Amino acid sequence: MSLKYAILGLLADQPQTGYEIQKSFAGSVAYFWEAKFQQIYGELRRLEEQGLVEREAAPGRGRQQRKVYAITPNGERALDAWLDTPSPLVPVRSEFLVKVRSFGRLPRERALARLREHRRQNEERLEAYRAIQARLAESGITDESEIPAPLLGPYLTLASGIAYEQAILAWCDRAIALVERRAPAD
Amino acid sequence: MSLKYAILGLLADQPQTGYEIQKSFAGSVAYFWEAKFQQIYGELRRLEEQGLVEREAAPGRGRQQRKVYAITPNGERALDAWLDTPSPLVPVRSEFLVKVRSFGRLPRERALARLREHRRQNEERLEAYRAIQARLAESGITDESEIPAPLLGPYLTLASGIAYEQAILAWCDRAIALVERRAPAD
DNA sequence: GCAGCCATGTAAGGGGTTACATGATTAT
DNA sequence: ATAATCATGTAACCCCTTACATGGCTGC
Repeated sequence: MSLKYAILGLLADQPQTGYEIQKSFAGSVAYFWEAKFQQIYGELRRLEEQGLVEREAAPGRGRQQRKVYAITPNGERALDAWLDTPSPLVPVRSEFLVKVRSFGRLPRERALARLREHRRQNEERLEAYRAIQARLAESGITDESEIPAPLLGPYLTLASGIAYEQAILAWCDRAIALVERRAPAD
Repeated sequence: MSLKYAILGLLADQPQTGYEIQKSFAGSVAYFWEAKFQQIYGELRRLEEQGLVEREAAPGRGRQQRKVYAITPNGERALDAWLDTPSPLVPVRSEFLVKVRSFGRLPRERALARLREHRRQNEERLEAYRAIQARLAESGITDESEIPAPLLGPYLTLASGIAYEQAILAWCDRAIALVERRAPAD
């Protein structure tokens, strides 16, 4: 269900094509939701049938097939109603943590290799967030409480992503140190 | 794919029924993976076909239908091979954060209600982890580096869960404070 | 001319959820 | 007796991924 509203949320910012929506996902929604092209195109078709989005006229000189979608008033109502709805607390669903739970079975060095790899991956993601943060900072926000409404959401989710990655990195360091101190004989 | 190995990992600790596996999920794996009964029973049947688990003899006096599964040597090999495999970095897939991204559309008080609700949910989960932590501490671990191998994994995942929840709570507090400071006129 | 990006789709299959269904054991 | 817990399953459906398929535009 979230994909539907994630798309409506992006279209509420500005009309876009399915391709652009997928790119928008990659640039801002990426770390808390992702979707493939195929899924987005299918969802857009369904949203259009429901009258929540519409294809804009004047699809544009040259490019054939290009379909620009915009949110409709009904779409905005549906989005706003959903926004003010409780969200269930879901499990993290981390394949990595499923592995960690059985790390006692792994030779110490192999467990360390997996932990270091995980740390590096999350470090890269944190750097990507820092880059987005730098771009946001350039848009001239001096006081946090003065953030314009359209940027409030992206600002908060970015802060959440950064806090999350920092917590993971700190945990990785603790876990690596702990495993390193263990007796090498497994 | 993770469910398969999550089950193998639990059966490597001790033989269990499908019902008990589901309960084990709830008691320790819960926050990073979850599964319904139906899915576990289906997966167990497939694992048995593949020879990775087997039904134990002597299903027990009285209770009909009770099927106790145990991991086989082939199952242990498959589990250990998977454990030493890289895990892809996946997005968080949080419905709540999809909502937060559009919080600029919501009246201030409604956004605050949603944030406080989220904080409370995560506070409860943190308390549940603290309870598990207390039980683990009672088993008499004095030195972290002396944790017996079978407890290493659960210890690390628990620490990860606690770190994650603390980061979320800190973010909630920041977000709530920020939104409270905004001009009430939306 | 070719690589890379823009742009949109169909089909098959896997993983997970929800609804439905059954029945034994244990505690009050 | 009755409720809660233990215990196992089938069927339909939804969401998502992977593989396959097509074609235009842009820069080197």
